[in-house]
Amino acid sequence: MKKVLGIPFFSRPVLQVAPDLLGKFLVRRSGRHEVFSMITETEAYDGERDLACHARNGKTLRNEPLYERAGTIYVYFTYGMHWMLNVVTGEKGYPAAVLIRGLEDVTGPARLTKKFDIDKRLNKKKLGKISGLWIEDRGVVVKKCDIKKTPRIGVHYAGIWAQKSYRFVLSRK
DNA sequence: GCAGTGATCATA
DNA sequence: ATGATCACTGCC
Repeated sequence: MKKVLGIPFFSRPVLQVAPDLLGKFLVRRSGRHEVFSMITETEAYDGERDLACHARNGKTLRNEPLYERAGTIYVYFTYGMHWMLNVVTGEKGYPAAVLIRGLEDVTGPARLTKKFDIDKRLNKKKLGKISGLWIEDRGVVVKKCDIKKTPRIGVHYAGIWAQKSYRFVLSRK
């Protein structure tokens, strides 16, 4: 059973969507090539008050996709060489998103965008067959006890927000 | 452990 | 206009 996740899935609060994405499949189709892999690591970024979120200083040219509707793709470039993939969640106008940090066979957020050919072309597009990037439920059951919660990676600057357990990892079994 | 790499944004 | 910063990676 394969079900493409739609707007209702992503319209929920980011702290629900982020753990729920574990065990789902990221699918990329460009041309006649298709790659997919199970999501194993995510992080939540939750609004302007979240000092680790790109929206911490309000809307800017870069973070504008965060304010779009749920299911919008937010891809940004960092460290002069890496692309990061995020999926916007929650109410339109509320800047929150899930960072896809790892897949079953690709650990590392910049490695997975490289392998899946994800870059600025996908920024601001919507998840789905039209953009060529979407997420499927393939029936993998993830038990709550298989999800490990930890602080987010690389957000030391975020004060108290750096401590929060907004990172979700699927423990291998 | 740390260099590489360049867009972005706050500050001025 | 400028400089610090950066949701990272790969090689030392």
